[in-house]
Amino acid sequence: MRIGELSKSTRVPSSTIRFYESKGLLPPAQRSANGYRTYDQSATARLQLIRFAQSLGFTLDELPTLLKSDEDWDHKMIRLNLQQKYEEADFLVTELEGKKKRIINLMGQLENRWSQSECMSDEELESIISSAKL
Amino acid sequence: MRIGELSKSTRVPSSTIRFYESKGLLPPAQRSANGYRTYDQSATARLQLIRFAQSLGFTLDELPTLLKSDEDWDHKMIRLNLQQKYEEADFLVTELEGKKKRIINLMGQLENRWSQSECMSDEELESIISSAKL
DNA sequence: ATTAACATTAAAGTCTACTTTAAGGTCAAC
DNA sequence: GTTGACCTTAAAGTAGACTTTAATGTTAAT
Repeated sequence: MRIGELSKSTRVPSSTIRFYESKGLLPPAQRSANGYRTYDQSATARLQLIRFAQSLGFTLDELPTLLKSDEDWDHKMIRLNLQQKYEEADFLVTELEGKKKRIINLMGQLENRWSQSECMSDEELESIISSAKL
Repeated sequence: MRIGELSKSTRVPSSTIRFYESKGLLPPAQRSANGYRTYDQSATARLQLIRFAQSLGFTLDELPTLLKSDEDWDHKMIRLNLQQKYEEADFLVTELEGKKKRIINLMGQLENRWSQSECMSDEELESIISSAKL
C-alpha cells in the first residue's frame, strides 16, 4: 500500500507519516520502482503504537528509546516511564480540579455583585479576584 | 518603581513585562527622564489579573477582549468565557482520567506477561496495547 | 494529449508564551 | 574613572508536533 492509503486507514496525514520517518520513529519505507513509499501491515501497527504512546503522554523524542525496533522491550524502562506518565496525568488532574473550583468560586462572587449593579470597575473586579484565588 | 522592582514583587520576569506591554496587555509604561519605565501599584494589579486569567486557562490573545481597560466589564462576556473555560477544564480532566486508566490497565497486562518471560517482541506488545486501549 | 489524483523533496512556516542575544545607555558607589 | 547593577531596543531563538509551500515526477483515465 502507498502512503495515501496508509494515511486514510490510520487517519494519520501523509505529511505526518513522512515526518515520523524523518524523525526515525518509523523505519525507512520500502520504495517501488517509481520511488513511491510502499507499506505493509507492520507500518499500520507501528503508527498505532506511536499514537498510543502519545496518548499516554510520551513525547515524540521519548519514543525512539521506547520503541527501539532492533531490541526487545526493557521491562524496567517501560515500567518507569508508565509510572512517570501516570503521575504527570494525576498532577494535571489535581491542577485542573483546582482551576475548576476557582472558576466556580469566581462565578459565584460575580453573580452576587451583579445582582446589585450592571457594571463593575477594575478595582472591584480585582478585589473579587483576590478573594477567589483559592 | 522601575521594572526590576515590579518584576521582583510580582515574580514576573522583566522580559515578560516588556513582552506583555508589546502585546498590549499592559498599558505603555510612563518613562522617567532617562527612558526607564516607571510603574505604580496599578501595574502590579494588572499583572496579577493577567496571571489569574491565565491560571483559569485564558490565552494571552483572549485577554485584550477581556481586559479592555477603557470600558467596564461586560457580564455576559465574562460569564460566557468562564463557563467555556470550566467546560474545557472538565473535558481535559475526563481525558486525563481516561489516560490514567489506560496506563493502569496496560501496566497490569505487562506485569502479567513479565511474570513469565524477561523480554517481549513487538507483536506481543502490540497485542497487549490493543487490548489496553480502553 | 491532457487532466486529476497521487507521489517526491527540502525548506520554511505555524502556534504559544516567552527567553535570549547583542549592542548599547544610565547611575551610584568606590 | 571604572566597576557593577540596572535599564534600553530590535531581532532571533526555543520547544513540540507538525503543516505548508514550491517545484517537480508518475500513473490511470479520458
